Amino acid sequence: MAEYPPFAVTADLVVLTVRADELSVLLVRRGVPPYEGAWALPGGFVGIDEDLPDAAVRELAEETGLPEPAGHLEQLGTYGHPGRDPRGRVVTVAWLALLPDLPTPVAGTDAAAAEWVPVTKVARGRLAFDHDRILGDGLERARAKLEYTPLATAFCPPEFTVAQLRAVYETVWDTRLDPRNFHRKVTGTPGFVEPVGRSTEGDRGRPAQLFRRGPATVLHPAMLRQHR
Amino acid sequence: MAEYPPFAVTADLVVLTVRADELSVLLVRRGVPPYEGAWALPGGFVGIDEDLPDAAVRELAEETGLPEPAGHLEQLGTYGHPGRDPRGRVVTVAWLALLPDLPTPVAGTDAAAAEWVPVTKVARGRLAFDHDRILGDGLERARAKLEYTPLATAFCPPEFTVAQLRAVYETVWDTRLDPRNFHRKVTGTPGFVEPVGRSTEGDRGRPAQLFRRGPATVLHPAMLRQHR
DNA sequence: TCCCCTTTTCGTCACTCAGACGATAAACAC
DNA sequence: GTGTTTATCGTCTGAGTGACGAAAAGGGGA
Repeated sequence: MAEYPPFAVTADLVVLTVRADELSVLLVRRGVPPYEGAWALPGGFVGIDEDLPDAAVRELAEETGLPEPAGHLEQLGTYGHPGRDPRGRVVTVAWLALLPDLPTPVAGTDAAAAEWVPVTKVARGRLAFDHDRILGDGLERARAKLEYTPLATAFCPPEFTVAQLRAVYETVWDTRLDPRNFHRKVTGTPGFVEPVGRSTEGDRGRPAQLFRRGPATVLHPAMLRQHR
Repeated sequence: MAEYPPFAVTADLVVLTVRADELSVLLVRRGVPPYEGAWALPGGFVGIDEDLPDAAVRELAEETGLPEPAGHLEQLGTYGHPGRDPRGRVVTVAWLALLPDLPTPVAGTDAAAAEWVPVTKVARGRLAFDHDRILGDGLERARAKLEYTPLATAFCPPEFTVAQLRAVYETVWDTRLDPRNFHRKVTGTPGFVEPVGRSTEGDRGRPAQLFRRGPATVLHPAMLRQHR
């Protein structure tokens, strides 16, 4: 293999969650050059004998301090512009993770200081490397996938109400949705959600039925939003 | 960078076209080990100073012998299982290209012997490396994208008729579509196609209006197919 | 206990859109 | 002309959605 150009390969993560009615991304503050002191996506180098998804899962566990709880993880894309890392030729495989709001603070084992940052507060052009663009692509992917997959449930705990699910859509899309039409849509789309059989108690208003995510992988019909 | 594990990075291409009413993929026969004599996706190593999209465009031009004509090119995904290449740790960034049927044979400059192979004739498990899986992912992506993007026009020449566009959908999806409903749908979706103002002549039947692709990047409403 | 407020859940109506299919238009072959 | 082929337009019906009314089911305070 010595005859082929040597690259370094990293795995970077766009980890999204919904907390306090805001879509937030997990960021770390870099403690070493380059971009020392700047915010960056969590990530790290892939081991020479390590599979790519394994590296993503490992980084996710290290940064969140949780042994791969619920949630969703998928490959987002690969970024390898020659000048993106001043240390040399580094190609990064970016991953998109969607998690329910974590009860534990995430400044866990390995990372210097991981923090949830509302995506509206991430200043454009402020992230290290090309992480600004990667984050943008991740947000776009997440917003699009809510339309035609049941992935919004990845932001919810194992059991949730229709209103919680609606709050996810409203937060990620930054829109308002009619509660009555949304309820009809969600409960009427086969395989989207399944009733648990119990209800909430102690909240304001009428108790709501609890659901868990259904077996569907794509939504038919889709949850369309206004594209203009 | 010597402290980081060295990877080789390649760019592999899933190049699709529609010819003779069949969805076909561009394959090369490997002339050197490993997998000598087996069919494989075209591709090659990324230069140490070469950007990833540039490598894909270069490989595409080399294999098709055409200087990036019309068509569409997008990143498909990255595959890097540790055992996928017996020569060492090779990570490949796969790209999906959709081209109109090329008038010239493609056994052009660089490739040993590039050939269009109907995807129905590609035996499962017969391709080198993990190219079987990459091809499968590419086909799935292409079929899905015809639903909600105007990408079917990438399979057509610059000017085309509604019937030609319908043939693309029917070939890629392997279904029959009603010509009257398809015509209404295509001409009624804003930005999908634009009339050129001229018509075909010399074919059988009534001459058909010529169209070119419109400015839309997503289709509203989408061209839905039956998913069951 | 009785109102008031909140939230969930069910219904209704009008409109859009897709599938099924009839009918007409415009070429060519004979 | 007649027949054949293909393109294009129209009509009807059922499904799905947005807008919105109304009832159900809890809690809190007078």
